[in-house]
Amino acid sequence: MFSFKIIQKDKKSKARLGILRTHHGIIHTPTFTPVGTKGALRGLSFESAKKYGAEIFMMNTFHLFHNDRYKIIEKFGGLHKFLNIKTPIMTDSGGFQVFSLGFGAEHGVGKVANIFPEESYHKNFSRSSQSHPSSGAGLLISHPADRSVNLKKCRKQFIVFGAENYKFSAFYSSDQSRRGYKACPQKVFVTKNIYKPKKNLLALNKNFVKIDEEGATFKSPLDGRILRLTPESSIEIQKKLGADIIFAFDECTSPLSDYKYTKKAMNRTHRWAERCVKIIQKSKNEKGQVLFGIVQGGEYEDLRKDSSEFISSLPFFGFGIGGSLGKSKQDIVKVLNWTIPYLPENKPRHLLGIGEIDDIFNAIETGIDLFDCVIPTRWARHNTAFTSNGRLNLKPSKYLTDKKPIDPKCSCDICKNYSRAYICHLLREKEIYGVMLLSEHNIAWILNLMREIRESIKENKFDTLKKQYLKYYCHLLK
RNA sequence: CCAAGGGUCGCAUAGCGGUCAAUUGCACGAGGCUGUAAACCUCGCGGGCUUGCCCUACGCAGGUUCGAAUCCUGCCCCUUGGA
Repeated sequence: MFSFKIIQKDKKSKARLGILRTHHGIIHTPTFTPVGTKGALRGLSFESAKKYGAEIFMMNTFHLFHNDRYKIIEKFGGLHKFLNIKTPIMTDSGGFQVFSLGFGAEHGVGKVANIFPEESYHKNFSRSSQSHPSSGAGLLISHPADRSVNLKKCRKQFIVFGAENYKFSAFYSSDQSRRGYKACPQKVFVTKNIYKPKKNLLALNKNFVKIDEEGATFKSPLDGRILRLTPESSIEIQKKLGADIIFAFDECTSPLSDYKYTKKAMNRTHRWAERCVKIIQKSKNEKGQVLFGIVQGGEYEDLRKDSSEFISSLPFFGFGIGGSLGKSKQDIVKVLNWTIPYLPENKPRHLLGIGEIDDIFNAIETGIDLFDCVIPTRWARHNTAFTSNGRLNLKPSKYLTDKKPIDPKCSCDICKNYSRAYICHLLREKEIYGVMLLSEHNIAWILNLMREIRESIKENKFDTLKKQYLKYYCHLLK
């Protein structure tokens, strides 16, 4: 019953039309998979997304695992029953969180979580006032150790990095024309300024991921619990969640990882892939789930080739393309062209986490069938809409008088019924409804784009459609 | 009229002799966001340029001091009690 069939190929590119059959329905590819990490799309219902053409949704193992929620979901009979949707679902394995929660863990961040190298320390701590001691002292910053202390209590003291043993006191030049401070051992200086560490650096400090051959250990960002995921446990959890398509547990490497580390991580991901296959073959598959393997290899041509060939050699139903896709947009196509030629033609290819408009066009052209991305819903929560003329931030007050719909060319219910002015008003007043309207529009907009893309491939006009869109999007390209 | 407490950069707060053009939150403005630690994050937010210095600023007016948002005096307002 589960099958993938290519029904048409674009004559000018590697773009293709396909039909992916699952136990919960048919998916027409290329398609976009809205992401509902914790079992909700955030801001709109699954029903609403379906109305605009969503045929599959993505959820996340890590987020349904960290609080043991998968156990509840299992008791309900799986995600479809728990969420009461009949649409196909895919679950990510948690591999991405190895990266996103523990950036560069293996070569430092995990271990360094409690230590700030001097350089990054200087870079990342700031204060709001500009004035600095005019002489005798270096950069003024609070000490990391102060972070555990009530800032209000310790606000009257500061430490000069690199001169911790000095206290500071006021000095005046003899003609009174200058005021300043100088380092003055053993005198206590009192000031009212606070040197405040940036928020996200504080957050980073609290978390880590450690990766070993067996799997990955997380310190949960939400409650500090220590969590462990392995290929086996990820698959077990995904079996309990019961999605139609599940992903192998991988390690997503960072764009900053070097060749050596990327290769090491890739080979480990390959061994993990074998274990994922093994456990799925060994256990019962009552729900008829299929497994996608994930290609890694970062932005290195030979690694991408190796990874594609290795992952292709295992009995996966389809393939996810993951990991770093390079340091710029241009690299994405390059990496895909190093990857896709080594994947079997007749199996579905899912480009993990990609969803900007130009990237979607470029990826489809290289032969990608499925996408997922948080951008439509996240941008909506961040006041930004997709339009045929590029992205549009609707928060600025100038839109309070704009009677036009979000995108005059869009045919979604939001654009049919509401003005930019109303949505701007809602966003500025922090009414949740504003975010809901934007979320629905963005999802509708991108799903409509995917439909246009499928139609264009059918009519052999994909390149025309691409040019047409990118013409208006060109100012978005970085 | 008496007593007590207050008036700080849009609003609200902190500061109570010198790192004070002044803390923090809100508001405002600009950027960012690609398998969701994300309704979030970063930056800016008196004026001027030569971007580290100048000018104007803590109710108003004086005073003390090398130096006042901070201490003193008077005035004007506000709050709460009392007559």
